[in-house]
Amino acid sequence: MQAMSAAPHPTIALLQNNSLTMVVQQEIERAILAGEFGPGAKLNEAALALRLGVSRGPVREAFRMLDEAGLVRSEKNRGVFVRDIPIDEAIEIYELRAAMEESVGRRLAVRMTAAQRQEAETLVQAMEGAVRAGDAHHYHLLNLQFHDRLVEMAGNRKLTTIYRKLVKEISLFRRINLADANQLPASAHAHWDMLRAIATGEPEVAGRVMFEHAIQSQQRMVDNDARRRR
Amino acid sequence: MQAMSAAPHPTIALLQNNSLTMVVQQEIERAILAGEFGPGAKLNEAALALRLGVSRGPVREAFRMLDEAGLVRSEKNRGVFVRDIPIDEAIEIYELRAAMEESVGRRLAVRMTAAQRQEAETLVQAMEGAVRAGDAHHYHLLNLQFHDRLVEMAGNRKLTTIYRKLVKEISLFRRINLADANQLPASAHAHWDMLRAIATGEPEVAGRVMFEHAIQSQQRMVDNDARRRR
DNA sequence: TTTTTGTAGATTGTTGACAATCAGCGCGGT
DNA sequence: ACCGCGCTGATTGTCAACAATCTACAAAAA
Repeated sequence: MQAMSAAPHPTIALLQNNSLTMVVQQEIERAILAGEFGPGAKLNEAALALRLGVSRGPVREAFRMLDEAGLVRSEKNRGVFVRDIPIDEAIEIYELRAAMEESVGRRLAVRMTAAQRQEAETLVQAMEGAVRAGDAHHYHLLNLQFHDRLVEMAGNRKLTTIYRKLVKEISLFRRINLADANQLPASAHAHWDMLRAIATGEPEVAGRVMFEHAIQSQQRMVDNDARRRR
Repeated sequence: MQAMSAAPHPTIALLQNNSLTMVVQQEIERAILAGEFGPGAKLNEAALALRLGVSRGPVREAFRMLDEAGLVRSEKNRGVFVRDIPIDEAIEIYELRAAMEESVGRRLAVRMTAAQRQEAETLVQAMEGAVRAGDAHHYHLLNLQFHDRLVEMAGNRKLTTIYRKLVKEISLFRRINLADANQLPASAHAHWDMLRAIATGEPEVAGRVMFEHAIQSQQRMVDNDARRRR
């Protein structure tokens, strides 16, 4: 008899992997990223447990995970709160992300396949469509997906994992991070530049372009924040 | 009356910050990094709780933190195990670390102060002393400290945090990671090169040197692993 | 009025008990 | 001898209760 490592039935795999703690963790994370709990909001153990139909134990364990992930901050005897990323930290995250994207660009210049390039181009075209439609929200989602896919294509799982964690944290820096519509066309154009640079096969060129792109979006973030404060 | 945010008495701050979960988390982490629990070892909830004189609750919460941090892996209904980093992942971590160190080098070229440089030089001198004494273990510790300080001096706290997490994870890749004594001199010399490159004030030069250094230690790690397998 | 002190309610920290699941072992059938 | 079966002990998942701490409000003192 052969060893069948794959779970035969989806329900089985579901019960094998999903402890209550995991489900609770994912649900709270989803709620936070969806903005149901704004930055600084207090998360009440008992209330969440009641809402999810579980006891406080799994909720507390989920809190520890979210704390380590940087999505909430925990004060002893006072409770846990959705983290409010200060502008300084947001800048630092963008800078770190820029270094990571440069590394991604270098690797993609050497290893990106034709099929992958096609997939990326499709995404950029969709982004252009969103620009024409003036749909900033959809554009934002496609932009996230585009970068996420590029990072994934670079083939470094550790980098991918950490990149995604950083993206989640960034999304906690003010909910109003959507660029205004007039900036969109330039941004879309920049993505073509990135793909072109990758296609040259020159690691340094591709890395440089992706780095610059990341730094520019950092700058945009800082500008938006400065404008918002006035 | 002024607000005195600083804790007046050390014991008070101790009780304010240290929940049992935190203490347990730190203790388990220490034990893992000290090699008391080797990679792949199973961590028994009840046994740990007994050993630390607490109930299973805090131990479980600590497990969730260590899981998120990547130090242990948790299988439902089977328990948690000290992670065994496969060679592929170790390579990925080194590559990511190289990108981060390049970023560190670039920043240090611009912002490192004279006092900081002096401090770094003192560490390298101590490393040379360890080399002369043939003390590979002490050299290893100084090497970790040297890189950690450089990263810290770069002034990006997010980068520092993640860098340290990566270092912890790497230490789970086979305990026998200490370079053999004959490789030490070359490595010590490389550190002088790094400081010199930083002192030029040229971000690209400093970044390149630190990147190359990281890649070389990645290569050393791969070679050591290949030799060990034979 | 302002400040301080004390008290009540709410919330978190911790624990022990119970339920569910898993791993290993012996037993009987073939 | 070998394979499948069910049982038993051990371990993890979950829960509810108790203890410790904090927050808010009100009464008393200055």
